[in-house]
Amino acid sequence: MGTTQWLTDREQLAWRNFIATIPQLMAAFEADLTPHGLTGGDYEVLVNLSEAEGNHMRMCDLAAALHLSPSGLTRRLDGMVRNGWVSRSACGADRRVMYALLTPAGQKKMEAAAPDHVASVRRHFVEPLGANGLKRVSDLFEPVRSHLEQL
Amino acid sequence: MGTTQWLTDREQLAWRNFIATIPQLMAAFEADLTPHGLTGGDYEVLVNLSEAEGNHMRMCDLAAALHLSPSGLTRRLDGMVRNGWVSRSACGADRRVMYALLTPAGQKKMEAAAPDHVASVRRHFVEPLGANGLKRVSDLFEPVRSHLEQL
DNA sequence: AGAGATTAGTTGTTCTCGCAACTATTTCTT
DNA sequence: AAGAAATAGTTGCGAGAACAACTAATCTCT
Repeated sequence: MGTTQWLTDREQLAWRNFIATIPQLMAAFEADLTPHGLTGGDYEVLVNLSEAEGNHMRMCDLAAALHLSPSGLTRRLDGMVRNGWVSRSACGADRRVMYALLTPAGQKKMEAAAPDHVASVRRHFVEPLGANGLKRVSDLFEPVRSHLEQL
Repeated sequence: MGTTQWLTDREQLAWRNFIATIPQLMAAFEADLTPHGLTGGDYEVLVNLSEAEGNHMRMCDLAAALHLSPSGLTRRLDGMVRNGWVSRSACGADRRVMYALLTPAGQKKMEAAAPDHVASVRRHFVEPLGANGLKRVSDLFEPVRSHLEQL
């Protein structure tokens, strides 16, 4: 048609409200982690490592999992190493790779923070959404998600 | 109960997928604006000003609309003023306030970028979601939103 | 086996943004 | 009307992250 096809006023409002809600949601999760001295980014690192085989991951795999650039991950890990939550260890098989390894202190840190984080997710997201709302949202987002994967 | 009440495995997966999708979505919108030399933040400023009475807003109102800190807005505007898209103008009635004013060049910039942005939203979000999916998502998010407002 | 391409990770630089501190102006209190 | 409190905006500083350039190691192709 050539002309731009926009949304109806009500749809546009809905869209804007939705997209404005996301950052607030993220900020709320961050806020509930700060009492533990953790950022949201730190927490994600801990969770990923704790779920990995041997509690360690290659830097590049971890960066991919976190949607973080290589340099971004290097710097984020710098801080966490300084705090003693993770350590770096070389790989015997491939001397290019560095493993990020969860330390016992990091494990403890995550276990201490996890219940609060879960409670935060429940309070700010799951409960307002309702029991089956979460499932419906995830179903609705599946096409959006798979479309983005094709980039 | 005392024990942490977590989500089922399927719900947890859904939740994680959802929260991982958002940053990708934002990145896609940003990417479709860069050919115009605009960041997503710049675009939001232009849209807000273009919809305001007299194409101008007080800094603090604009900051609130964008969920941006005062200093953050000051710096963002610095760049846009340098590009000639907005200008600052004093308020006669209250000499504390500065108005951010959309310039004709800024207006043109926004009008040039808008169709591409709209197309991007349609392509990455509206179409994958389906015609009524958008409405359902916004309905589902309304409780989340109103809960967050109470902070 | 050896040259070139690919992959992993770090460092220098730059950008964006928030917090705290500060100035300037207005509004509230009494 | 004067002092106190609140509000608007800017600036110094530091954290977080991306991009480009770089080193080092591995893989591929002939």
